[in-house]
Amino acid sequence: MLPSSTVENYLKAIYLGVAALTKPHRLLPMGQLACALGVAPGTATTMVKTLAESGLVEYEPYTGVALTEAGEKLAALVVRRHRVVELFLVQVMGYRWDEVHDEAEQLEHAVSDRLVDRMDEMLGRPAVDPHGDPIPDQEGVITPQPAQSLLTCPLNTPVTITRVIDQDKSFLRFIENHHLKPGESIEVEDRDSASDSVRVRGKDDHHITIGTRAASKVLVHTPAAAAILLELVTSA
Amino acid sequence: MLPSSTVENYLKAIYLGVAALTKPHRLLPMGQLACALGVAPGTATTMVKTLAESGLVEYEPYTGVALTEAGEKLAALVVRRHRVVELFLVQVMGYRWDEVHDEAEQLEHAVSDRLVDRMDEMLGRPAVDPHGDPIPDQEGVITPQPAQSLLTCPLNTPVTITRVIDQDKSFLRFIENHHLKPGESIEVEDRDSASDSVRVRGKDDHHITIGTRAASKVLVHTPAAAAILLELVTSA
DNA sequence: GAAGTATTTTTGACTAATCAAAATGCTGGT
DNA sequence: ACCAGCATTTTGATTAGTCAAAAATACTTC
Repeated sequence: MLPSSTVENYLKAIYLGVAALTKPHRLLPMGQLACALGVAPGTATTMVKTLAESGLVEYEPYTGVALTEAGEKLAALVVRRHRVVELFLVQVMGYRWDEVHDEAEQLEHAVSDRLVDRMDEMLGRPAVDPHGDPIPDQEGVITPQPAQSLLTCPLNTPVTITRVIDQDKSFLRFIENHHLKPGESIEVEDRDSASDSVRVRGKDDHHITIGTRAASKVLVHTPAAAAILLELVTSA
Repeated sequence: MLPSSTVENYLKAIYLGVAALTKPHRLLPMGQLACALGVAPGTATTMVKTLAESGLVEYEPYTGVALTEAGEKLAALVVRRHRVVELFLVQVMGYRWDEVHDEAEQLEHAVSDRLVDRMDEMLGRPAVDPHGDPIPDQEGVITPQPAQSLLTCPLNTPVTITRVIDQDKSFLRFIENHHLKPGESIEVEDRDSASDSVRVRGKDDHHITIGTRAASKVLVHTPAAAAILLELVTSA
């Protein structure tokens, strides 16, 4: 029995929700899941219980939910479809990076594995989507990307932006307008906990100050990390 | 309220079913509709009644169903999505023409108008899909294609195949293997009602005899018709 | 540790879409 | 004109997914 798009959405939400969990507690609370899916809490509970029956999740009442191995693979493949489609829309169909999310949200449930693989091939088996989010391979495996956020990277050291973790259109526009898209090279000059902000020097000595909430969504590679990564690639 | 993919499927089936009706009675019987959708007859009746409530179809109990103007436009746009996607899969994604139907069947409910238009543009605003089926424009309008089948075209006169009306994989393979795809030039040499067959001379003087059932699904342009069509195009 | 708040689960009900099978209506042939 | 046979509609039931609101549980705070 192949999963309905509703089931796919639940699995994806759990997959992404657990990954985004601050505590490594690794059990996603029902409230958070319901919220992510835009559904009433009771609905999430009911659905999660049936998902548990089919062995896709492990459910601990009053505590939360996590994916089983089977559920995780399924979820990763949904995420893979989503991200390959996003990149395809940008690279081949000429979409802007802030426009692809909704379209991909629909397509991820409609494209066949075959079509996704064709897109993937056409794009040269990319590792990340337009936001820098990693694309799981055909087995659902992600090669881990060591990354720090603007809150943790070293000060006054050139770093390369690799990922922007947010799908909100206006945030993505903001990022783009200030040349903070993945690939750009910048330096963090200062962090000020009092003003809850981070000062960044970007392209052409353009300075910009952003809040820590926003800063935490911008991930970077340090030159050192980049070197290690390169090492890995060349030795493989 | 935007139509569910079930509603879209009903509208499409009525649209295509009415068009394929032999009698110009133009009212599609419930049985035929149910069969086209692979659904029990009672299910079709129920659904059609609710479609009638929302003004998308006209329903005559015990007689059949037809689309209203609103329903027809919606249906045409679904068909447009389907056919643009089919052509896109063949031209851009490298699919074979006998492989596209099922994929398009899914995608037609997931692609946005925006994406379809982007594909359409990329393909150069084509008039027909890989099977020669006409593609409705953004308004749902089809420019009528004058065409005859292998059963009605003149004998021993070169004609060009323009359309193959069947989605069955094995039939399409057969057509392809015998060089009877849209674009090929052939002549009908003989029709024999006793053996219920048609003899065709194709490429490289390759002869082939096919049944009338199959022959009726292969549409052609006569040179005269092609000339008239050219006239229309150049004068426009 | 008791009280109040927040989260989670239960309950009862609803909608869309479907089926099988019984009931109904239509039509053609003698 | 009648009846047999076929197509169509009704009926009653089912499944997936959802909500609102009531009940239960867990967490916090004093």
